[in-house]
Amino acid sequence: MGRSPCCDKVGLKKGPWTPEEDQKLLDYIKEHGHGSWRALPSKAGLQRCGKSCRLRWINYLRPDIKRGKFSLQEEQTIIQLHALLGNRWSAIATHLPKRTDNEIKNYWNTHLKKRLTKMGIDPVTHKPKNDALLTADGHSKSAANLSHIAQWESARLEAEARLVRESRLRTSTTTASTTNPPSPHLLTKPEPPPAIPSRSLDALKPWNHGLGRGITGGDHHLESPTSTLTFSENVRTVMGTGSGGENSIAMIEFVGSSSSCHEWKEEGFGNSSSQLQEDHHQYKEGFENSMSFTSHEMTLSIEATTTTWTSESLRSSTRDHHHHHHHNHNNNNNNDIVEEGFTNLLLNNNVDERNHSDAGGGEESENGSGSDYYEDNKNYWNSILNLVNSSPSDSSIF
DNA sequence: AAGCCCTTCAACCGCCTGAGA
DNA sequence: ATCTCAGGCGGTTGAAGGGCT
Repeated sequence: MGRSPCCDKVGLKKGPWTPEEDQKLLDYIKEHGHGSWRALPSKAGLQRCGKSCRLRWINYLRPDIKRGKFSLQEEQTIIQLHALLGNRWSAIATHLPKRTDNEIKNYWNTHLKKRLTKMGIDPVTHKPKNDALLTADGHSKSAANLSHIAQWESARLEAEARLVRESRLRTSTTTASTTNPPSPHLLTKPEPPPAIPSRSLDALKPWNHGLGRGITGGDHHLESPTSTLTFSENVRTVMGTGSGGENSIAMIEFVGSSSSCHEWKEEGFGNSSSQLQEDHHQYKEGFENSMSFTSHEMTLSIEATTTTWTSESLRSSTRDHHHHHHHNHNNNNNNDIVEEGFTNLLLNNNVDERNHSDAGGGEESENGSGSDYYEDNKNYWNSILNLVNSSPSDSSIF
């Protein structure tokens, strides 16, 4: 219990690392791996506590770290994942290859949080600050349901992050047990964990259960009594991270929950440890059990809007970051808002200009009339879910 | 040039969790 | 069952640097 006493030792150096110390640490890890962090400093000839060494290695010296300015896409990823996960920086970092949790946390606190605040968006809830305008009508209920989805996905992301950590642990254990000294590459770039074949929006699976199955390809037009969802080409998640920084192509995969569970276990973890299989299997079961009573809410949520969700409209919610549209928000044409998407609002560099030029109408998106707020949120969460669906394939981790 | 303020980010602190004795 | 310890995480701090007056 309690703190590790290693840092309490007198005579241990604190503060900024010198190049000499860095070199010592690098040389040692290159040669021996880090093994026990606690024992490392004395072995490496460093007057530092193990924690300090670990931090220095993880946040600075590791060769697979990307440093420097965050790209627009990375910013978007952080904002979206933060909306889902909150301040779970390590979980967020698993979806941002080569970025450390510390770096992401710093970037959030120094850049993104301020930007959102400046725009009148609460950086904690990711909602416009005067959210009190929403009443207990269908819209707020819909928003609440979207929050449900976010929570589900949040739980899933956390579980995946845990799997990543476990996998790293296993890899490092395996590496440490080898007779040959591990290369820094092996130490810091673990084998990818078992692929998770179904990167689908789990929250929608029970709904699919209700709608029936048999979606195999082509243009899919799924209809419920009051809503319509259109999907293009492949139902299976496909993420278009265009080379030019173009963002996500929205896809939602509909897979029957029982079979997807089966696939997950049989295909995704066929070569992994039984514990991992069990872990994920249990998680999936728990997840889908929890879904069983919420699918009705899901349907209600969807019934609350008559908007057609097309792959194109979803896609447009996350693209054209640099293309700023000057919409007239008074014309009741929600499509404009839908197409722009909440995330784009967050990321748009010309926010101030918008607020000024759209005086009155521009306030809608910020203050949120119920309808527009819901539309914005829908795209916001869709954008997040698209990201979630796609990120692992883009990530070195997955 | 000097002083002040603000921003950034590396590093530390303290707590939590899980493994092992 | 309890305790100890290592590793990990998130919050916070403070030195350094840049901008402004």
